[in-house]
Amino acid sequence: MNKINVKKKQVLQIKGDLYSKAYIVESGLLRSYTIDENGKEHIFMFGPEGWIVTDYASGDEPCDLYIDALEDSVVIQIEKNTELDFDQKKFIKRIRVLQSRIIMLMSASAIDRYEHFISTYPTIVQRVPQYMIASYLGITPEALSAAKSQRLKSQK
Amino acid sequence: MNKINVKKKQVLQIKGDLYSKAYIVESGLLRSYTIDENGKEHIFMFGPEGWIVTDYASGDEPCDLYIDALEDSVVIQIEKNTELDFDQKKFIKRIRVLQSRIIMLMSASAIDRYEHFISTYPTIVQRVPQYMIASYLGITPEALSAAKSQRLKSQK
DNA sequence: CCGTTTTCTTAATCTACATTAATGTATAGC
DNA sequence: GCTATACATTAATGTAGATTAAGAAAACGG
Repeated sequence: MNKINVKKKQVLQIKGDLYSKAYIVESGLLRSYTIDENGKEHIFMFGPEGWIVTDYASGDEPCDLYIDALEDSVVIQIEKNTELDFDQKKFIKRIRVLQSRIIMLMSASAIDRYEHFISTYPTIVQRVPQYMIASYLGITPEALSAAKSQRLKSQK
Repeated sequence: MNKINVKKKQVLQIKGDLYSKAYIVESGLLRSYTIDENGKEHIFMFGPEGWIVTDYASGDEPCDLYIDALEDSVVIQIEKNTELDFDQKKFIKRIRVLQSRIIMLMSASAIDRYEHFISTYPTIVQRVPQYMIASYLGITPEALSAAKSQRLKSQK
């Protein structure tokens, strides 16, 4: 637990780092973000004074987020405990699901979301009415129907 | 921790319930969802066999989600501990932030998202370039600029 | 202080998705 | 089996937001 000064634009964490840290922001401003396949940045959260910025989902696995400073900042760096107890691991799994859902909602088109849905929930496609899948994806049933028929065409 | 049978369409949890429960799905299919101001349902997650369905963010506060059964199911009902320790409370806060973010992304227009952003991060609007706010909201800087000027007009 | 770079705005065009509505199909209840 | 209800598909039209590009304004580095 040591206090460090970071300069604007300084990078604190790269996606893929193994043992990620948490940062309590004393002053200044951090952000966490991802970069998608097209090289586009998607800001995940801002961290002004008093906030904690971290890849909540990372424990002993590689992290999903980049973290850098948007202003000169003073932060307290906490080494995250890599020995997580059972309950903590459960929470982290849930957070990971939510984070990936947010990234999907922010970056993927309706068709891509549908593809993603099929691979995460392969058994459910046949079990629920389509309008519910649309509701999960945040689109209309009509749009989903159109996406599906487009998909069939392009597969031929 | 008791096993219960639930019928298709049976409601397990209403938004606003105080002490919410968690459900381990042994067989069947549950879902959790919200209803927005327009009465539209947004499915938050599906819970097939082996999944746990709950409002992850609710502890001793009213919950944000409805839960019901999409198929006849057998579930194990767990009374969630209302006495949460410090670490669990931290996780729950983070999950709450993520959940509300997902609901926002699924249901709100760009303009509404911007309004929402201003109220959650009042100090940050002036501190970061607008294209970063756009990145956070999942829209383009141009769309944000247009939304802002529309907003000014309608305020006059 | 000046020139460069970064950021913001405006406008034109284009595309994905929403909306509406009509038609088709399956399912359940009687 | 017949009807009602629930669900899926298709097509027409509308709209929000993406994309592109160009110019203005602000911030930044030397």
